[in-house]
Parts: sequence; C-alpha cells; structure tokens
Amino acid sequence: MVKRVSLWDADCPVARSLDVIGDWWSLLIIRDAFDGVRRFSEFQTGLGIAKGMLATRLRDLTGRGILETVPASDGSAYREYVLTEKGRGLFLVIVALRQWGEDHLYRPGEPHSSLVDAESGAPVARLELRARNGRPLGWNDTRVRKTDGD
Amino acid sequence: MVKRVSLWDADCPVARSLDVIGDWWSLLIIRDAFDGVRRFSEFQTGLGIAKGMLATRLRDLTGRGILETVPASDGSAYREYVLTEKGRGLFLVIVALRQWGEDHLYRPGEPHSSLVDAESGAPVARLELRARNGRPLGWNDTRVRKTDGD
DNA sequence: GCAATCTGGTTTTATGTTGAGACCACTTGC
DNA sequence: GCAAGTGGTCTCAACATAAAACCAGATTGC
Repeated sequence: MVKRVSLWDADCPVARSLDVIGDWWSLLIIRDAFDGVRRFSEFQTGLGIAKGMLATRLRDLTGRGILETVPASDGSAYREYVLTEKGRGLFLVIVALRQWGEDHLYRPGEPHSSLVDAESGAPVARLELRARNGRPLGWNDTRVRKTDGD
Repeated sequence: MVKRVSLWDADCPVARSLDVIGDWWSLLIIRDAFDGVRRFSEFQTGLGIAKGMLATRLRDLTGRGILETVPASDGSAYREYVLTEKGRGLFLVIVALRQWGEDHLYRPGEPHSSLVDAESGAPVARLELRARNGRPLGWNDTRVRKTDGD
C-alpha cells in the first residue's frame, strides 16, 4: 500500500476496505493464510513474491491488525504469521472472488481448485444476498443509502 | 493491470480473479458502475482518478468483458460504459468488501453509507456461507480441494 | 454557422512502486 | 563449530501512477 491517493477517510466502506486490502498481493497472502500458510518462506515460495515485497506486506497487514505474529508452533525460535479475528472476517471476500472466478474465468472443463465442506467433501453453496426477511436480492434490488449516523 | 507478474494461468480462481480486478481502481470503478455511473467524466470527478489512469482502466475492463460501451442514453453522440453480465457478477464481491469494512474499519457511530433493500429501505442481511444442504459454514469448516476436472 | 465550451481522451514528465538479486544476522542441523 | 536454512534489509533498474498540458470531435450559445 503506501499509495499516492488514500481513501481512508471515505464514507464508503468499499473504498475504505480497498484502501486496506486493495492491493495485488495482500489478498493472496490472506488467501494462503486461510489455507494454513504461516511462515515467511512458505508465503514466499508459494506466491513467488519478492522478499522485500513480502516483508513490507506482512508488516503492513500486521500493523493493520489483519495478521499477527505468534511463536512458531513447532517450538523453534522463529515467528509465524496468523490471521486475527479481523483478518478471518475477510473469508467471504475470498469466497466471493473465488465464485466469480469459477463462473467467468475458466473455460468449461478447465481444472481449478474448489472450496468444499470439510465434513462432507461436497462443494459449498453459492453466496447469495438476501433481505433481512430472507427474500433473495439481486444487484438491482438494492440501493446505497448515503452516510448516516450508523 | 499490465503487471509484472501475472497469475492468469493459476489454477486457483481467487488468484485469477485478482489478476483481472485486483488492482486498486478497478473495483472502485465497478462499484460506481453499480451505482449508476456511466460517463467518463462522471467516473473521473467521482473518483478523483487521473484521466490517463481512467482511460486505461476503462479500456482494460472493457477488453476483459466486464464493461461494455453503449450509445449514450440521452441521445447524444457520446458513449457510455455499463456493466456486462460478467461485470454484474462482481456484485457479491463488492457486498462482501462493504460488509467487512463496516464491521472492522469504522469506529462505533462513525457515519458511512449502507446497502439497503430498495423495496423496504431496510439494510440487507449479512452474507453467509452455507453447505449445499443449508448448514452454515465458518472459515474453519471448509477446505480447498486442489485442481480437478471441474 | 461559427466561436466558445464540453467531452473524452493522449502525451509528457516527475515521482513512487515493484521485482530481482546481493547481502547479512541469527538459528538450526549435524 | 560450521554449513545450511530462515527471515529479513538494501540497492538498483524497470515499470506504473499522478498531474497537467494538449488535442480532436461534439455540443451549446447566440
């Protein structure tokens, strides 16, 4: 991040979220963290990211409360990076990106990984937007209401 | 986009999605498009983006099938940019980002825009992940199954 | 019907970010 | 105790971005 234009003060949560995790590597690091990656070198070889970039990203994500460092789980003196509660909140963002990619970015029959229910092994259901009473909503059934007092 | 490292050939749909819309401006442009913005100058003044950047992004998003140009709705000779079906598929990505931002990026009581049901005016329900049988799933109830034949 | 202005860009230039690799301190394996 | 592994930092060249100047075609004012 450290970008020229900042949207941190935006009143739109989408803009503010993108200010935090809207760069190219951050969501990939977070995705790997969800898959159980914890060590610097694991992230680096898995992503093919330059070490300097990775060090900066991990520091930023830690500083923003999305990752935290903990002592290594194997008892060694090294540290590991794990998602905080705030970081784990990004799960549905990753899932939404995954489902869109599956729908629109692969040719029929082209192989790709999929997200499955750990218990049954079956693919998860599609995300869907609903009104509070449970009625399904499409993109055109919603409006953005401008800033209010929460 | 036009980036040094490409993840286009990844077998992970998350990586492939980020390759397409993972840059800083693209999702903001798409968010505005969902809000009804259609003209070059509307995007430019609304986002505060440099004109050159905007021209590049609109061209890329059009080339990737997320936006398309149509004759201006007011009958003038200018063109307008509207979301394709593929682009509209990103709605849940935007919603997921919005909900995460609302949860974690605002102090209590700090004003922000919200997404409401157009019919009732009430805020929409939270997204949630479910198994195909409807059972709710948390991040730790799922696994990524590696590449298969779709 | 023509000049002024608006729209939708392109080009240029200065600056910031990224990627690749050299380098380094501390830890671990043996 | 020494070689290899881990987790970084630093430097530099290549590239992306922001801002502003510029420009052609469409539209408006009159």
